[in-house]
Amino acid sequence: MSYWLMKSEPEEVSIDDALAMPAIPWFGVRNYQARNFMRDAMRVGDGVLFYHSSCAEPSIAGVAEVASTAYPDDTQFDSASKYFDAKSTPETPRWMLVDIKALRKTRLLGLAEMRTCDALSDMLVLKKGSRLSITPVTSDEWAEVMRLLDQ
DNA sequence: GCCAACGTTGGC
DNA sequence: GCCAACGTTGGC
Repeated sequence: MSYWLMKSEPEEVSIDDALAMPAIPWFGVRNYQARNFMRDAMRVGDGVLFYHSSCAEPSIAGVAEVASTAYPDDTQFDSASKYFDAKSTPETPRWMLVDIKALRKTRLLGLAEMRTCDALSDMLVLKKGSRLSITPVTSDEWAEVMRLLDQ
């Protein structure tokens, strides 16, 4: 069992949006490293920190889990979508995704608070210049975040 | 809106 | 395959 942090812009898909659905396809990832995590490393049942990015309060906003293995992201074939990729074909899809099942909304755990915690000092999302929208989280970091969320 | 960081593109 | 130019991300 592995753990992940996954960024979503709440104006596009918030934790509330995700909770309103049985599961949500994590569409729109257009970075190879993030894609490879979904395609190669994620397993059904892996833990996910649902993170709100590019918003007033960038923060962990909920807990979710991986709910499917990887399959092609349909938005890459949709010319009307902002995620359209003209170089991708259904025969050899470039972008894959997994379904994510939101489990619960949490209090907002912001970056500043996370930075005050020594146990989280190596979290990739806290690194300067970190832009990767999906990052692995260690089991120790996961446990610490769960502890903080309960406070 | 600024800008640092970093990924991608394309000429050579 | 190098690397400069360019585009994007995302916190601030």
